[in-house]
Amino acid sequence: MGDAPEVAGRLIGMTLLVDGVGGIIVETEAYDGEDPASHSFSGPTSRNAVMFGPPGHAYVYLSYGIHWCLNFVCREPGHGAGVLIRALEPTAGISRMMNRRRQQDLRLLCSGPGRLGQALAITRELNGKRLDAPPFSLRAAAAGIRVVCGRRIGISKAVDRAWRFGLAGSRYISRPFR
DNA sequence: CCTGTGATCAGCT
DNA sequence: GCTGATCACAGGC
Repeated sequence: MGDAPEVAGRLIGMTLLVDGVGGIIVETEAYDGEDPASHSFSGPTSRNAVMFGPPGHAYVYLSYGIHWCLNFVCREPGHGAGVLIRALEPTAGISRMMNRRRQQDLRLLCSGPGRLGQALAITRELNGKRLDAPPFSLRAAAAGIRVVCGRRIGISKAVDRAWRFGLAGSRYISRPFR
């Protein structure tokens, strides 16, 4: 595992499943402890504690009081770091995801961190769990994929950092790259 | 295409 | 009290 931006780029194209439901990761964002936009910026709290623990675990938080969002914890000694999983191209368990979201449009099923959380039934119970064991499963990306990057979405600090990563040409990202 | 707003809650000042 | 790593829906151009 490397730092958060490196991991965020390397996750693009990998397949993420939770209880057999999910798809290809097409959009991520990196956050680290020296980054004012990160939950970990001001040090450990009860919410962000797992960001300061070992890498390869899930950090789950509630966004805007409504949406459960999934992050991968990264190694960043002394700081907390993670990668927000922002969008998937649905490939597995599509009917379950459509039922959970009441959404028939494949492009909108997992296109955004809140939508993805709902489609994969992410909840607080997954916070702190290992990502290399059930219910999670991860598979390698296909060879030859192209990764693009740009500014992160929905933040007001450190807006110039190009720490949002996407699968080039994907129609399942939450917003286009410029 | 765009802008505005309600929902709903944990963390922080 | 206010803000926020969001979303869905309504309305106007």
